[in-house]
Amino acid sequence: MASSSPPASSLLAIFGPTAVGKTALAGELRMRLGATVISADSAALYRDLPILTAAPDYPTELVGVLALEEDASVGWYQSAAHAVIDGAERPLVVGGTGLYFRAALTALELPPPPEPGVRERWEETYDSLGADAAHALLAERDPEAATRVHANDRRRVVRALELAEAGRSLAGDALWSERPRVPTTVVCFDLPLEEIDRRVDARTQAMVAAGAAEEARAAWAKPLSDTARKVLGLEQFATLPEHEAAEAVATATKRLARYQKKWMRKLPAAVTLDGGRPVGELADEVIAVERSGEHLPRR
RNA sequence: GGCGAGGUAGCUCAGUUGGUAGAGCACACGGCUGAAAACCGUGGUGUCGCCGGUUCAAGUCCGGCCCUCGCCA
Repeated sequence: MASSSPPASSLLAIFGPTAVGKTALAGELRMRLGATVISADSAALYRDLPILTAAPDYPTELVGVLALEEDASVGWYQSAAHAVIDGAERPLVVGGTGLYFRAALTALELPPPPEPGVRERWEETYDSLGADAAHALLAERDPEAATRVHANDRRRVVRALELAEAGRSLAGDALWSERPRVPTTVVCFDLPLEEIDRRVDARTQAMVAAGAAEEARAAWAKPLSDTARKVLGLEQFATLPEHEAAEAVATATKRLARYQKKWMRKLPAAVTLDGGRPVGELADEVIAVERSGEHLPRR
């Protein structure tokens, strides 16, 4: 198979669970490569939560860009991320949110968002009919979608009903594309679960010391969008005694790390690096892997 | 030492008049098409503190012991 030399990679992307050191590695690569760091993190989108979202201390795109009363969504994130990537000399996507990471790298074709008020109306319908009747209604309007959504999954039944009403389908023309938009080097970054758990405990304590509770209470008092309200730690630190909140947040963060590891297994990573190594070495290796281009699809 | 409450899943606990245990969280696995740090599905992971007794059958009743917490000394 005579393939010509691999194309120069034009996008570098790093994924890994929370607390493995992605932010530090990205910072190092940013310095060395003059890269534009683009966050793929659904929570870091919000400003006014730097402690809870562990925002980096260097310039990063798509961090702190939404006010707390604004809703976040993958669709919105995707177009914003693509715009930044396409405008950057040396884009570096770094993330922890699996779906957002994929959205940044590939061209997902997502059905449109609901018109104002439509979602609320279908939510009321779902609640008054009950799960099974709502699902039956969906089966009438969009049988294909109904087979793919469990009756108890209120969120998706409602979404499917919204789309059916708009003449679209949850099951229909939208496509996941596995192909990256541009040649991309994906690097995963990982640590054993026990080590992550230890780091999460330490990081949670550091968050407390840094004033997580004050940050959370201040934010909690403001109008919050549904997505902002779900930022891990916000409700806990705003409503529970500090030690209880810290415990709940540590537990939830460990669960998040497991979820992220699950995503990581599905990604087409060129290498998986051990987060326990010195940042300088890791950066060397990332650069070498990208340069080799061997992992990139030949054409 | 006396009195009281309690020892059941990794944690917090439920368990009717005796019929070889179950809920939330955690955990494992899976799903996901503009809420993904979200949402949904499946799975019990157990010397019911220990020893003995009654009984066809004991987490449950009886006796003894051990441990924890509280109150009183």
